[in-house]
Amino acid sequence: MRPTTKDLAKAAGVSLATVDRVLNKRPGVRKKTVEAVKKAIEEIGFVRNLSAANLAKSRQYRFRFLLPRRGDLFIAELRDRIFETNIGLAAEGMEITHQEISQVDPHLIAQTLLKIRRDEVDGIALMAPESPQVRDAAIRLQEKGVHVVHLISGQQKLSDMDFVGIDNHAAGATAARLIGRFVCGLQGKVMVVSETMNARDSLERRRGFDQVLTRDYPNLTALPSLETHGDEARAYEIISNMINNSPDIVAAYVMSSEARLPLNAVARQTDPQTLTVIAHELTDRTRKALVSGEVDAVIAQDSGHLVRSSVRLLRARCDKREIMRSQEQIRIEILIQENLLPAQCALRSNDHGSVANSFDD
Amino acid sequence: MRPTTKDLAKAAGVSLATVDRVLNKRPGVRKKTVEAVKKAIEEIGFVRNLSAANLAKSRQYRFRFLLPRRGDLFIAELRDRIFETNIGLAAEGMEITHQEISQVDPHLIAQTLLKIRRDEVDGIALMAPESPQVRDAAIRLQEKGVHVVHLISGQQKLSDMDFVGIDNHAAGATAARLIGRFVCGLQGKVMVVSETMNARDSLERRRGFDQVLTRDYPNLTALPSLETHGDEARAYEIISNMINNSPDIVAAYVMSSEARLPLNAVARQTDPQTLTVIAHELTDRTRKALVSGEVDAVIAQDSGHLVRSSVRLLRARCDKREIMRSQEQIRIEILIQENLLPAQCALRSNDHGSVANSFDD
DNA sequence: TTGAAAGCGCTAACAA
DNA sequence: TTGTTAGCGCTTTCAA
Repeated sequence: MRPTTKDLAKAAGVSLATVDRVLNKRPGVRKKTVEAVKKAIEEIGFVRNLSAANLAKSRQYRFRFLLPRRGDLFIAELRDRIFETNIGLAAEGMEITHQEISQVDPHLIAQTLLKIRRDEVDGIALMAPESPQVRDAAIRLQEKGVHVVHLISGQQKLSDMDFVGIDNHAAGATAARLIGRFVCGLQGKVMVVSETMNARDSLERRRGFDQVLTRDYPNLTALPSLETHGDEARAYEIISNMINNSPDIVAAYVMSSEARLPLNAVARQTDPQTLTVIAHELTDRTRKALVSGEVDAVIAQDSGHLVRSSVRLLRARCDKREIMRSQEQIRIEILIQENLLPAQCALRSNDHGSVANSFDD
Repeated sequence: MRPTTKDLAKAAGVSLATVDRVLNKRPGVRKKTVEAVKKAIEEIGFVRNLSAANLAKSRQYRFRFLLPRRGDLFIAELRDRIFETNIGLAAEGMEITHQEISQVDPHLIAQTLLKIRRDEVDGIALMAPESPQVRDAAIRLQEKGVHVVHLISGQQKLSDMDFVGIDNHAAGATAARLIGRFVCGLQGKVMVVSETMNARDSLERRRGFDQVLTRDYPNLTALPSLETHGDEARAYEIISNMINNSPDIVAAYVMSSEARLPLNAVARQTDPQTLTVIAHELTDRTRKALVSGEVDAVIAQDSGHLVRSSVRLLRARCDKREIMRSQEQIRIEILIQENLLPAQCALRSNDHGSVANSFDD
């Protein structure tokens, strides 16, 4: 059997309580005693039993995801993953919930944040566009003892605020490289479409995109970013205008996580098969577009990873543990027809009715 | 507080023991009683506490990875991930070890397998080329009660043997698509290099590759597979022969997980910058090649995912649980310069000396 | 077919 | 600064 705290206590010649203090770096132990215990740990090869610790603490973690209300397919994906993760981690004493927040209004978002009480939740994963109000509210929340991580679109780079999501500059650069290579030296313009350029993520993607495109592909010129503002009619109008004004468009980069509107508009205006198109995030829509050839590649961040990484981060913060930042880096996935997994995204749960306990059959 | 088994017992009007029997689907409970307990579960919203269950069981899981002895960079990666995973899961009662096996000889591998005793380990993750002897030995092992999963190169498709790894047919197809698109309509030959074509994975990759290339890129002709057999001199010889005989080679597909030899040989023979090159697996060598432009894209399976997925599978088998196959699918990653994470692969631990306990600083 | 009771390894309140 | 002790929620004998 593996040595336990009891064995460790005996080996170190101290009591269980002291062993516990050393293991958990609690104060009130003489340096000499700490050393003795540490030595004993090495000697008997002690490894603590997490299950036992968790049980004894009987600590519950309550985390809440705050996601924009908009009916975005990618957000829907995230919601499903949150739900799944909650089921999966319930048995480990976690309760992961989800709350909708305003899509745009920083005041409303800040208000929502400020209403959150310490006794409701232990941590928040926030997906909201950058703004001073929101940032301040987040800081206030942290001061109350509620941990906060920023999801995907981060608030201003503050070293003490955790961010979970892909490196958007690199994502934009990836898009540019793919377009540059796929277009095969063709001369022409590249259309860039986003939901809004008010978000940090869009700006960073654009910068990364431009950097690679201008440096490596002089045959291509990126057009100014088009903003749909999530409005279908508007999307169609600006995109068709652009296409009519610039007949030499050879590629399109759909920057925002909601690709439906831009893709639909492009499809109505041109033959997307002849256009090189890169979009973001794997949703039912982009998957379909990938399979049909309407889109050439999708740049994606795995929604499940995003959720689980956020949870791990929050949990680490609650336990005052350091995390392996490198292990929590979200990968920039390049998806084409051939490396699309059959299952991926195909198992979107439509109703959330059946909370399965592991012993259900 | 969340309801416990005690609450559940009270609510169902039975004892703790009976509750436990129902929760764990143990026999010896009247149907009516089972129903009563299940009803109570729903009513009080009971969710079992895994930590408590694990503690009470005080079950240990001992899993062993069997990897070929060869000094392959990818195998080295895997070893590092095994080591890491072991540290990470030790606190949860897992012990994950690693043993070297013969690189090629099926007899030796089978012998090694047959020597494994049920009281040593609970599960094996096996990476070995396909062969009847090995397959039989694996089946024998299963009968003894040692669970087996096949890693990367699987044995013959047996529905009752678990496989962890990418879909190699799709991986080959992905390579073909990338080459086809990157080559931009150029007419010419594609060189295909592998360590050996005796392995199921190489064969499947080749099939997927040919399928896409012949269907979609009539401008390209794939040459017969070259086999290095892990021999540097041989690799150089056959590759330089091929290059000299076919001056119209425009691309190369390095199929095996060990890309060093082929890449070095190609680099000595031609200017790899002008050649479109696709390789497999992210190692120090391929990473370098990607950054320098020597390789255009790397098709990779995440070594950490492979290890963790194997462990989850083995653990599920031990607990007689079903797993979410779709969640355990290994992604076929496409890596180019731009979406290479800075950390990825950069933190290869060189020595495995310091087994860090989580409380170490 | 069911129940009572003794732990599993650790934590935390209290005592010294 | 250190030790004693009563659980945390579940599993597992053993007995009924």
